[in-house]
Amino acid sequence: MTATGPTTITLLQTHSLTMAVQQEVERAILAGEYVPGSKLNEAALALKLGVSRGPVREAFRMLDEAGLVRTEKNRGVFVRNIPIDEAIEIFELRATMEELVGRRLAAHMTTQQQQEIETVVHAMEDAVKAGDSHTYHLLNLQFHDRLVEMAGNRKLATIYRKLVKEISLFRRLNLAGQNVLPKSAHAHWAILEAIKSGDPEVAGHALFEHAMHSRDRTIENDSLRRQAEPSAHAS
Amino acid sequence: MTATGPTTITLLQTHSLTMAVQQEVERAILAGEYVPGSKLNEAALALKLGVSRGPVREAFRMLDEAGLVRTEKNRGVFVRNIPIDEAIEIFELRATMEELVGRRLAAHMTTQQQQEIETVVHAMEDAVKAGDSHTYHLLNLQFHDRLVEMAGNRKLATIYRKLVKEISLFRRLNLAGQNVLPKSAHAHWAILEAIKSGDPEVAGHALFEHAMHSRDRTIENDSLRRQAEPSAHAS
DNA sequence: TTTTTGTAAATTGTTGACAATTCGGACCGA
DNA sequence: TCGGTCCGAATTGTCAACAATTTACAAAAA
Repeated sequence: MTATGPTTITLLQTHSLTMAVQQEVERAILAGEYVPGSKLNEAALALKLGVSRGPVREAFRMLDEAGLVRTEKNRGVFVRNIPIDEAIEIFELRATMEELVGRRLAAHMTTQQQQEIETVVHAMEDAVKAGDSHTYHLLNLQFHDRLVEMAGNRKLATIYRKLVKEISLFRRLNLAGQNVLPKSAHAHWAILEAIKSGDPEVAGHALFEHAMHSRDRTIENDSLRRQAEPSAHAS
Repeated sequence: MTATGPTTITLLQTHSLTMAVQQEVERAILAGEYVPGSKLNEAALALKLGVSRGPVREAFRMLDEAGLVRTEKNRGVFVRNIPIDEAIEIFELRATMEELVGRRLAAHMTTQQQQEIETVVHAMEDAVKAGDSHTYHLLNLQFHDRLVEMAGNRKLATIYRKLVKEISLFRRLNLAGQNVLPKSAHAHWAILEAIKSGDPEVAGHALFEHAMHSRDRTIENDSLRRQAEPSAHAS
């Protein structure tokens, strides 16, 4: 028996089967392994993960409350498919939360934190030059997630992350929009500058408008895609 | 068999035992029947509600995800006790959301909706005159809930309500703060006027400041109470 | 007295079985 | 061919039993 240290102990203390299933299914959903709208079979999942149906059902209840799946009584649970209306609502809500982030960071952000963000933006520029849209996408997520974290309001960070997860279920987002690279990371430099200005309203406005811009891009993408392929879209 | 209409059918179609347990436990928690920090016994609850432990456990997972209870592996679930730090965070987040409400209502609120809100504020004035703090409290909740609903962003409304539920778990709020009646409903008339002005920033600012004011009152209440009774407070 | 250790009871974690409902397709009649 | 209805299979809802862990408490050691 090798000395794996407190890692193993902590793991066993905190991770029940339910938690493990919840994390795994959430990961799979966010990774796109289950397409929005598709059905999640209790018994099949339990078999695949090597557990009984109990923990799977408990995990389903958590994912339902988190908005990642939808439960229909006696019919099962389905990966949620966010309609465009709700996606827009989430974008606007997120924009307001980012505004709060900007206000707080303008007042409290340290130079060390600024440097960390600069590193991320530099990496984003590199990704743009290399034409690596996947890396750019991840860095973009990281940029905003770090800012939200630095805002120092844990509840804000928690809900922000839930919104990001939910919005990733908006079908048309993953299909095409993600692959269009911006020409530069200019917008993110501008956000950082706005924060550095120290003016809460300036910084808040910068982040708000940035988020609303991505809302507009999403709406645009959706209407374009809707013209090309007029098909179904449920909740 | 009397014709209870579609009510009964819908009830059976949507209400699994899990849902029923979840609603009942949530109601009991918010009604203060379970004190924050107290333990919820699976078997005892199952017996009391006349179901087996399965649905109770599933309901627990939902309440945990909603932030109303906290689960410790192999130890059980406990009614969450929001610490003052988190309460402040929630207040500030809620303030930002109310700001969004104000902005949207300034642009879209109908005169019919305005009249409905006026009715509520009039009732608040009556409650003040009658010295009925309980009714005033309920009307105050209704005032804000209706505004949030009218803002026309369902996701915003959903999360706002979750925050309100969570914040009601902040112990010291229910104990004393709730019973001090304001001298008038003036602040709420001012909010309505700000919305009527049609200026999104004016309306947003009014609602933001109103929410931040209740944050300040909470902090004040807490520090006063903390002087009188220096005891424990866990998460 | 204080601390530690060991054992039984209580509680939670997990599982498999049974009941209730829905789904899919064969069969039938128009 | 179309529509309905009947049955069996598949799936979900619920329950009770068992396993693992924690808790409570008594006895022993310091």
